[in-house]
Amino acid sequence: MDPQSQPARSEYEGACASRGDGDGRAVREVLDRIGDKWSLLVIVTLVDGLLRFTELQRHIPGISQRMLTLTLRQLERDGLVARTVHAEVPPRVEYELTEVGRTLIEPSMALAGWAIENYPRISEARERFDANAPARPPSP
Amino acid sequence: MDPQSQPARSEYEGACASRGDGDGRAVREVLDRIGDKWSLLVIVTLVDGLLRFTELQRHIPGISQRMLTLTLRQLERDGLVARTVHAEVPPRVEYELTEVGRTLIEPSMALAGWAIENYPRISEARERFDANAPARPPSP
DNA sequence: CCGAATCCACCCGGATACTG
DNA sequence: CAGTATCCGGGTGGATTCGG
Repeated sequence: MDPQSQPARSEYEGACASRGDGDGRAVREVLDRIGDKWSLLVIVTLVDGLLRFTELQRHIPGISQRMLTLTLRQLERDGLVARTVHAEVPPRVEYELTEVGRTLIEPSMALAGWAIENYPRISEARERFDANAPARPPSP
Repeated sequence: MDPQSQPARSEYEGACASRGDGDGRAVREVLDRIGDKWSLLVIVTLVDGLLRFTELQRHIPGISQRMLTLTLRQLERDGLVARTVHAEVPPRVEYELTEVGRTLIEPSMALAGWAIENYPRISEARERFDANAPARPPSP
């Protein structure tokens, strides 16, 4: 019976399938944010207090002004980072994590911790994999 | 003393800066993997057991065969997913999480949980933000 | 059933230069 | 100091087709 009824396993269960509704979308959208090249780095850099634009840039080695600006805008838009403009000259703009932004730190750190802890194994696995299937035989 | 010594705040502290060495790279590479469009979804879908290719595809709504194949290859390469080919006809290939792969579940779930829990707030923040700065003045 | 190959659109992100 | 504007290459991922 129940010919094609989805078994016990729903779309993605556990944390993902509260009601099987638009949860995948939520995960996707959050991942699109913190999964991009700089967002997580910015968040982590803001962990212990506010910083101005240039300070932020100095603390994140490879980032360009453009990318820092864009990243900050997105984070601000999502309500994770607060932007404060001081009406002075020269201008001074400070960024800090919001309440919500701070709650993201814990899971992010957990993931970062996992990454650092398991990177050796992953790297090793890659080498093994590439050693067995390097056969990109364009050669005649 | 310590004229321009970086204060308490290192590059990215806490989990990220074990020794300030190549840890950022580890985080970046892992993020490049699970931060892509499908990897995390695949991992989470494999949480409670092995699945064959087609089942996997059915459980992840929008994914194409191409993307599923590529994602699985990467995960296999990184040693997070194991691939078992049964020499039968028609062919049967099963995928499951490895030991290491399973350790990724916890932090991933934490992040996914955060996403689902905070998505309403984020979504709301976006609307507010877009309401105040929709002024994309393309004025000629 | 599983997957590789090809073609192609899109957008992310880097470099650079210019404003207030 | 804190951005914005423009150009442009490369990677990501979708649609489709072919092969074992």
